[in-house]
Amino acid sequence: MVTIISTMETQVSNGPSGTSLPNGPVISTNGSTDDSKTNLIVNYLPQNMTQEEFKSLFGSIGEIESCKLVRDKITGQSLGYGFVNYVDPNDADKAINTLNGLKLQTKTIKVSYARPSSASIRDANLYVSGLPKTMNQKDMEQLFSQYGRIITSRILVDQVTAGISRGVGFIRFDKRNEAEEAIKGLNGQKPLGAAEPITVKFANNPSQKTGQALLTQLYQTAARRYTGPLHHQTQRFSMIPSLGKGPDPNNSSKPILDNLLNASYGVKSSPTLFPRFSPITIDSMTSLAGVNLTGPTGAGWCIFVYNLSPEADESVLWQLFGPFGAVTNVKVIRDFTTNKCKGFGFVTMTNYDEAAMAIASLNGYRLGDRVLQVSFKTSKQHKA
DNA sequence: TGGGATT
Repeated sequence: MVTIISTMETQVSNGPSGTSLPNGPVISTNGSTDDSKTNLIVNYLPQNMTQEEFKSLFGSIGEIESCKLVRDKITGQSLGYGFVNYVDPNDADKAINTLNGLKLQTKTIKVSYARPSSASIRDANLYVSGLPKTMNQKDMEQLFSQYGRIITSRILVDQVTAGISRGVGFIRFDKRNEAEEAIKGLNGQKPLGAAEPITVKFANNPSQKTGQALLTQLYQTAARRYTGPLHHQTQRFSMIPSLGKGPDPNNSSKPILDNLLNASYGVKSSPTLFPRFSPITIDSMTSLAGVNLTGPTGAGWCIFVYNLSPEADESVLWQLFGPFGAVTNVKVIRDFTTNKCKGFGFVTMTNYDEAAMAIASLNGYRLGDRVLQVSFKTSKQHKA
């Protein structure tokens, strides 16, 4: 897995002090800058988690030497990951054992030792789409491993069908140049036995989202504010207590975890409470309430919507489907060059009953001079 | 009258 160079170095007992490690920090006389056993990287943090919440959560394990939630330089938006450097290596170990895999909102956080920082490991993360649904993580790693050392990989799966591949994934290489070579070698190529070529490109940061994606998030956040239990929303994160002896993911009496765990997508809604969205409403509401953005998810029931007009946008889908229940994501498929809607889109809803009701009500619905066709998404592959 | 996807 991850080779931590300075770990090997500390095993050399007679090394001179002040040695400069390859790709690593200079070890001082007392060895205090060798943080390979104390410094952790935390991935997949909820978008709206603050530095204070981050520190509070990890400070509950033990004394922190330093910690940093990484943010976009310009927008200040969290990039969804951070670093925690403990004073005691035992606490770092404990943090991995206790907090790795913790579910916060829609995310499952990952806690692991950080690699020594260096310029060459930056921007080495790839986003892969068009993967055959039969391809698993191991297959994908095998395909990419010819270009370099893989640090992490993942294939995204549908939550409802319990593990069916969504045909998209991520590959992080050790070095940026390895990732570049993989793009050159694999983008647009068909994996052995595959019918369609795959797309390989550098992955986005959360901060690199398009305006449209950000707008989608605003709608989502707004939808949740109207459809979720309001008492959670209004007091969220207002108090940051110490977690005391150690975090217990099941103990809901701990306010920070309580808030993070409960602000999930599976909220009930009342059609009569659902507003007519407009970007202006969303905007003012968001800034007044200090609402933070939360990312979309692949979880839920995917609905195919056909016969949208070329002018259709995401707000149309929110307005159509929002009244039926919890909508987690909407997508209008556009032509790459004209940016006009190609006549169809997708809506993801959390609850089956609400999705089924939306389909029953909206299939055949007349929108302007068009009659919509609405159904659960079917897989092309499984069609006769 | 049909398929995106960003941990």
